[in-house]
Amino acid sequence: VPDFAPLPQGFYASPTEDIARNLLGGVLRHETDEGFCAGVIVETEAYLSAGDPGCHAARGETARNAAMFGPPGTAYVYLIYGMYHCFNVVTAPEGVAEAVLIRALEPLNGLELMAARRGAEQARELCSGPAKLCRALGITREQNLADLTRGPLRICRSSPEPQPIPPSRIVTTPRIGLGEGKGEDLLLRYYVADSEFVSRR
DNA sequence: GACCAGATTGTCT
DNA sequence: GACAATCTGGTCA
Repeated sequence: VPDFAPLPQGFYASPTEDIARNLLGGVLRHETDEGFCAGVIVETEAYLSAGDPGCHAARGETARNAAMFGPPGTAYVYLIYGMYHCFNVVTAPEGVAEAVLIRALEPLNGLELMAARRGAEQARELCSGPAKLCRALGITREQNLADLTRGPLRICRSSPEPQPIPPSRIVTTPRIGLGEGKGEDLLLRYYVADSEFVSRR
């Protein structure tokens, strides 16, 4: 079980779109009393505070989106469609509501536990979607506001000397699942070009 | 593989 | 009361 350094506070000081790209290749890991699971981040989406009607904070702060206004490097987890969760990394300085949605992981550790939680067999199916990966890693609203630089839910480098994913291997597309007028044309989705584990192409 | 209906509930207007 | 940054299982090909 690898245990490389958590991404430090400073990692989250960049512009949100850069963070969304730089998170590709990082490792999201979660330790619970059920066990340990981890996966390599292969797909992300940026949600911005300006000119982005698709952002949950586009109409100001509410009880649900309060985490987005908090400090960068923390978790924003919300319930969607009454039965699924989505996990975001809060970015931008405190008071500025931006975040990166983690949309897919390449399973790395705890595949058996993921499979049990998901009721799926194929590694490719375990974490290939924002709600799938939350189910697989046991992420719920209990993890809302969690500090991702320490603690049981955190984001780490994938190796002691991490190689960033080169721009040539990153595909940029519009975001998934946004209705009309919600910024559906903005190119704020990023995924690793040759990964088998993304939610869709 | 593409397309579609249905699930299910917290949140905001 | 409408809707939501989704997923699953069905049909038809």
